[in-house]
Amino acid sequence: MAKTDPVIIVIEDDPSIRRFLHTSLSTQGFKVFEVDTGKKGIVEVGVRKPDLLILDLGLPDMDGVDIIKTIRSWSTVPIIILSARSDEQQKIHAFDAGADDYLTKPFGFGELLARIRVALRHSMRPYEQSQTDIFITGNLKFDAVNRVVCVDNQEVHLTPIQYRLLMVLVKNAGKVLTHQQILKEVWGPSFKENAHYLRIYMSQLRQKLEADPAQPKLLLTESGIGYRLKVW
Amino acid sequence: MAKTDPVIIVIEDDPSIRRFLHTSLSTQGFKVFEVDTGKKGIVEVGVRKPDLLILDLGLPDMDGVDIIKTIRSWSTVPIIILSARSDEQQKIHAFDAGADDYLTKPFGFGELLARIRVALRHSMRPYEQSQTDIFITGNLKFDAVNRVVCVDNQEVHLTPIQYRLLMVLVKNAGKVLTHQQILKEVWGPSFKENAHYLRIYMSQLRQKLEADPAQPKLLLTESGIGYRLKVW
DNA sequence: TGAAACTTTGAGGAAATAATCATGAGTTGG
DNA sequence: CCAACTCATGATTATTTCCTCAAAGTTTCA
Repeated sequence: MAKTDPVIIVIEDDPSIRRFLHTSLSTQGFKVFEVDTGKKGIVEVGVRKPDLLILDLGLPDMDGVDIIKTIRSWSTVPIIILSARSDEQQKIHAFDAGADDYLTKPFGFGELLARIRVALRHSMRPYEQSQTDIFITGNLKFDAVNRVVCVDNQEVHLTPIQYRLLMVLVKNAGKVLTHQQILKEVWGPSFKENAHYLRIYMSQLRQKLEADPAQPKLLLTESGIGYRLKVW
Repeated sequence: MAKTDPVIIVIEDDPSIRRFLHTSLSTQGFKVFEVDTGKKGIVEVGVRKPDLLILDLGLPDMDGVDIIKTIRSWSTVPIIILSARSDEQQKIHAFDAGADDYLTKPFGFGELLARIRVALRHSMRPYEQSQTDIFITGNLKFDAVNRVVCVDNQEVHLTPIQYRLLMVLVKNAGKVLTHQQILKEVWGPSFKENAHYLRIYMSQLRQKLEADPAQPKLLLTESGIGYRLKVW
């Protein structure tokens, strides 16, 4: 299976809910990581680079709204709030701090799943201008919904980092991206200097995607600047 | 103030709720249009090109989910659902048809506003990124967003210094720039004396951009002064 | 726990770009 | 006409940036 499961981090102090979410979401094809405090959660988001975050507002160690603000200061990952409290002021504060959705306990699991799908749909908007979640250029097909990449309609397996790297390029197809921009998106803000990683993974992507990796037609080098995904 | 109010269309058959939304949203700085049937609503969306759509699922003339699907077939406008029914299956169907949010009546107006802000935030993001900043003169196209330069619509590759040099000229298109001004901008303040470099790189640019590099039509020499990019 | 998959590190050589050197062509004024 | 000047450009060297391979470290999962 070349498909990479979307990564979800659950920040929730109640063990039973945490366990429930973990098992339920796992069976639905998500890769789930769970933590029980806000501090750990913030670190985990920085490390795992999740596709989505589920956050309980009522954590013991930190104020929920502060957690949102902290994460929002460096990440645009979709955040879905779970809360025992349904009071309107708290909802509004959470939304304005950067939350994308808000569910009050108890909630239906089906509804949560549907809202997760909506959030994931949103986070891949940039290249959705052409109405589909599938990006095609030349003989490359990038299917963001199923997380499948094809060359000549043949599935190609990509590792997580390879996939993220290609996604960043696809999101900005046609634009020249600097090394720093790419490193920040794929590895995180603290990796801005390691242009080396980028070269290696670009090389790997070329091996997998280009007909002739030595003569890239798709993943173009902009010497002294960065890289660019060519659009046709 | 040049900023135009976001346009919201409300599709709702209950006159009292419609009136309430109209007046409340108007005072919050939105331009509101209202209709009472699905068919009218679909037409209205096509005509008004709103920034957001508020849709009651329980309309008399059409199924709410079908309305969503119809609109989604040609538009990505954010859709917030209002519904008297809170049953989970309906929510899921609405989300998967393309709805972005779902509120059950009765709802708090503050929460609706917050969710509207979230939805607008989402739809804004792509727009902010793709500000086109393209300069065209004669057969030269300078695309600062994608960092691409074209002559006769054909891509021309420029090295970093060549690109910076052209950018300085484009920024001051039509004006005469002294050697020193250009050197300071491209190489930095300590290179003011090396007018030499400038000649070499101007020559390179002409080779790449001019039809006849010996008879420049674009990159003009102002003898004894500096250079000038001709605008048409 | 051991094997497989993946990521990070390191190093050599290739390629692209920049800086320097060198030459000739046009222009101006005496 | 010939200096003295500015300008254009080709050739050469130096430097930076880039690609790839291979090995070591890490994580993941059965």
